[in-house]
Amino acid sequence: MNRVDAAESGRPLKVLVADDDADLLALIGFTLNQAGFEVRTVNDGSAALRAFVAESPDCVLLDINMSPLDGLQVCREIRDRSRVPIMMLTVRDQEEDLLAAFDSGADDYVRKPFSPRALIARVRALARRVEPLRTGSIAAGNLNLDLEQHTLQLGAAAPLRLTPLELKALHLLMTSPGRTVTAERLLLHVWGRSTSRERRTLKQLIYRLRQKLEVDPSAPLVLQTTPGAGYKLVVE
Amino acid sequence: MNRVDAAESGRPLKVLVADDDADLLALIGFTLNQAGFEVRTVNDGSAALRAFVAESPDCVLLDINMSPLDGLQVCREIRDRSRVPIMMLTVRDQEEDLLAAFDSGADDYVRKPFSPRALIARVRALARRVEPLRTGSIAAGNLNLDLEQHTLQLGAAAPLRLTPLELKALHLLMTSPGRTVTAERLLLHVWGRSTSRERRTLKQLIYRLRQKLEVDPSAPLVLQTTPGAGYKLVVE
DNA sequence: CGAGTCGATGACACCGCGGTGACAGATCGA
DNA sequence: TCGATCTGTCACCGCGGTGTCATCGACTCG
Repeated sequence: MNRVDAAESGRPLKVLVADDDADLLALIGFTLNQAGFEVRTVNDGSAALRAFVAESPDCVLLDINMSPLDGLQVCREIRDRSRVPIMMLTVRDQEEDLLAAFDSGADDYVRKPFSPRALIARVRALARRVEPLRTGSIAAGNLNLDLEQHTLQLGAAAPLRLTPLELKALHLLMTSPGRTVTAERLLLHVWGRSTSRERRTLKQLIYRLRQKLEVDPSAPLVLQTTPGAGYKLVVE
Repeated sequence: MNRVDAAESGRPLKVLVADDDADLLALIGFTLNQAGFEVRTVNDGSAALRAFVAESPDCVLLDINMSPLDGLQVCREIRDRSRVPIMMLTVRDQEEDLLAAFDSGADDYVRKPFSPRALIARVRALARRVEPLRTGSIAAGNLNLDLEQHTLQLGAAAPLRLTPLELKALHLLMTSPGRTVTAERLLLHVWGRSTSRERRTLKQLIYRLRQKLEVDPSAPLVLQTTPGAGYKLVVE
C-alpha cells in the first residue's frame, strides 16, 4: 500500500476523523486509508476530543453537525491546545458557517458532498505543513540512516558520516533489509547506468562502506555479498 | 483601519496577488486591503515570480489561467524556493485542476466567484500558519534573531549587527535549528536563484557569519557544514 | 568629496571524494 | 588441474567542494 510517509521516514501520518454519519465516516476512513493514511474514526464531538488527547494525530477532520459537542466547539478546544491542522466538513453551504469555522481556528472548510480525490489532496496539503517537524531518516534494525545529516547511526555508537554515494547505496539497501539487492539495481540507483566501469567502482564503494560500518571489515556481518547476485543488508 | 499584524510586530502581512483579469485583480486587492493586508498586485505569471523574489510576501494568491507563465508553473517555481502559503484561484471547476494545483504545492484552491469575506477568512487561515515565523524575532536555543533590528543576540552577549543577506540566511537556518539546510534552499531563499555565481558568494556569506558568531571561526560549533549537503545551525 | 559598509569576485590552499589500475584470493566449470 | 570470472584489497591521482584572504565596485552618509 502506498503509505503517506513523513519525509520518507516509515511512519504514516495519523488522521483523526469525527462525523456522526456512520456511513460517511466509514467512507472517509476507507478513502484516507487507501491513500496511505493511518485513520482513527469517532462519531461524536466529545469522543473526538478524547481521541485527540490520547492519540495526538497529525491532522483532524471534523464534521460541524455533531452532538453533544459540535464541530466548531471541538475545533476551538483543540486549537486551544495545539496547532494541528484542522479541516471542517459540512453539509450546509452558509457563509456564516464558513466564517465561523475559520474563526474557530480551522485551516480548511469543505462542503459535502466532496470527491474522495479532492479530499485526499486537501488533507495532503494540510499534512505537508506539519511534515517538516518530523525527521527525514529511515531505520532498519539497529541501523538508522539520516538522509539530511548524511549520517548513519549504528545502535548507540556515534553517528558515522557518509559520503553522497555511500548514502545513496545504503539508502537502497535499507529499503529492503535482509533481502539481496542486485548489483544491477545498485548501479542504476547510484550512478543511473550500469557499465563495467561503475561495476568496478561499486566494489570500491562496498569496500569503503564495510570499512566504516563493519566491526571486522574482512568478515562482513552487516553488509554481506550474495555471490553472482549482489549485496544484502543483515540486521538484528 | 483594522490592520492584520504579524504577532504584535506592527507590520501588516504582505500578500502577493496575480491575476490577468484586471477588474478582479483590483477587487481582490481592494478587499484584502480593506481587511488590513498589505497587497501587491501583478497581472501575469512572470511578474508574479519577480515580485515574489523582490518582495518576499507572506502569502501568495495565483490565478491559474495566466500567460506567459500559468499559475501552476508559478506555484511550482515558488514552492521550489519557499514554503510560503499559496492559494490558487480559478474559474474552472474541474477536479483535474484542483488535483494539479495541490500537486504543485498549493495550500488552498478557491473557485471563482467567491465572496470577499470567504476569501479573507481563507487568507487569514493561511496567514496564521506562517505568522509565528514573523514575530519580529525568532529564537533557537541561546540564539535570538531580531528581524527588525537586524541583530542577533547570542546568550547574554551584546547583540551583533547583521547585514541584510546575513539576516536572510540566518533566518532560514533558524527556522529549522539542528537540521541541515540544503545549499540549494539557502541560495534560492537568499538570492532567488541558484547558479555557480551565488554558490561562491554563499561561501563568503557563511564565512562572514562565522567570523561574527563563532568563538573560533576556524572550528565552527554553531554554524556547521554538512559536507555535500549544506549547512546547519547547532544550538544547545 | 572622503570614509565606511556591503556584496561580489578572483585567487589559492586544502582535503575529501570518487575513479582507476594492479593484484591477490575465491569460486566454479571445462 | 587449469583457466576464467568474480570479488576483495590497496595504493594512487585528479577533480571539485570548501575555507580563506585580498580586493574591487556600488552605495550611503556625513
